[in-house]
Amino acid sequence: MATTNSATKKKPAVRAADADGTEQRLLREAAHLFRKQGFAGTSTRELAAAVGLQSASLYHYMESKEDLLYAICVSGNQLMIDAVTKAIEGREPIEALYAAIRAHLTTAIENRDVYLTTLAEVKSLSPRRRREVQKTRQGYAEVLAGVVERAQEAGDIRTDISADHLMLVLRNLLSWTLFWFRTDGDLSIEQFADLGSKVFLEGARA
Amino acid sequence: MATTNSATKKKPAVRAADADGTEQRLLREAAHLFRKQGFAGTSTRELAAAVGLQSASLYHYMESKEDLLYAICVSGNQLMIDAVTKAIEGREPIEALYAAIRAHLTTAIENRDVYLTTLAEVKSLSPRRRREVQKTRQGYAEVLAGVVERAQEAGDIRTDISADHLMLVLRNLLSWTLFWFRTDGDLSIEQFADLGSKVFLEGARA
DNA sequence: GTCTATATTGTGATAGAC
DNA sequence: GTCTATCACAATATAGAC
Repeated sequence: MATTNSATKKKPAVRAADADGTEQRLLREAAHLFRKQGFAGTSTRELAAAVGLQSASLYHYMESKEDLLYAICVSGNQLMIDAVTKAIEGREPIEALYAAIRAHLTTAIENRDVYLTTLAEVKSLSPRRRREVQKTRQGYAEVLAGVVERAQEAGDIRTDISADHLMLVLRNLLSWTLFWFRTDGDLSIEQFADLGSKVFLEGARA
Repeated sequence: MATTNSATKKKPAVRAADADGTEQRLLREAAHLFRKQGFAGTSTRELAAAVGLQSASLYHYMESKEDLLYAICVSGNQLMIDAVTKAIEGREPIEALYAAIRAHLTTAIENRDVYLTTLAEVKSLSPRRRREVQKTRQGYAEVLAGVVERAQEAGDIRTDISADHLMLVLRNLLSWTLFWFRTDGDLSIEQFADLGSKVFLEGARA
């Protein structure tokens, strides 16, 4: 973040070195618990304990438990839009495809609690909010679709399969990774991104 | 489960044409609600209503709500083991790979409630039962791994990437499909299986 | 095999003191 | 901004009649 740490800042002594504020901690712990136990499987008392508060104190930061899930789901999709958009800018089509795959996977794993909750717990939102989140999710799909389409137009990837259909396969490749990847395993997420790109582009055939 | 199918009390004249018994209906509705709302998000009252009983009556068929989830998760994995094992038997390696992909996807979609619950709600089981389910899941992984390894040995698919790594990509391709596939869309699951096989084997490169 | 009634604990959320 | 105390109700599960 490009926040100015200028000593002349008017806000009362907000130093860049300050650790997460309580609101940030709350969101982080909520994402963590929602991922591990599901939204419905996480009580406000549990959440409060994780943050180090009484459950009543949570309501200083949120209006309801569902608010928290909504905030997480929106930020999860926005996170991916920002990361992939930034990763592809200024790149030639085929390089942009590689960069998008890598950026998606590294960002998703680095923000695993948030993004897995985003993917797996939308169902727990009210219909209205679920639709809102699906709109931000669609926004991300369009970013990825653009990458695939430009690679097709540049003649880098096959056009006998529609961009939509290639996208279905690509998103399968990307999304499920969150569910099994172990950061303590012998395969780094960058290595898996390379592996995935390779198989997606070259195929598994001998 | 509170199944007591011991031979001591075998009911006479059980016809194959009989519609689902109450126990089967209970399992089916549980899988449906667990998929839509999650395990923790589904109450025993809701479940009872879906089956057409009072919540207390459920306890004639189960010992606890978790029992139901456990039964679903075990049967989900067994379902896939059976389907894919049968689909590949007697087939040459590369044909077995195609058949496995197709059998996985069609079986998963036909039993979507059960299999999606199996994949997404294991986390809601007690540690002991979670481990048991992961064992049956590992059994299925071995079936698929055998298919990939035999295709490598036959020279049908590349060996510069290990079977384990090819499996990671293949399982991504297969698993995420459950989360977005629409049976009322313009793409049948068999068509998607063909699409997936094609991209997995040939690659997306022009 | 299904019911009514209920025990017991847990839940999201609020009131109001400090 | 955090607390204690509490409300109103929903949760899983049991008891025992029919």
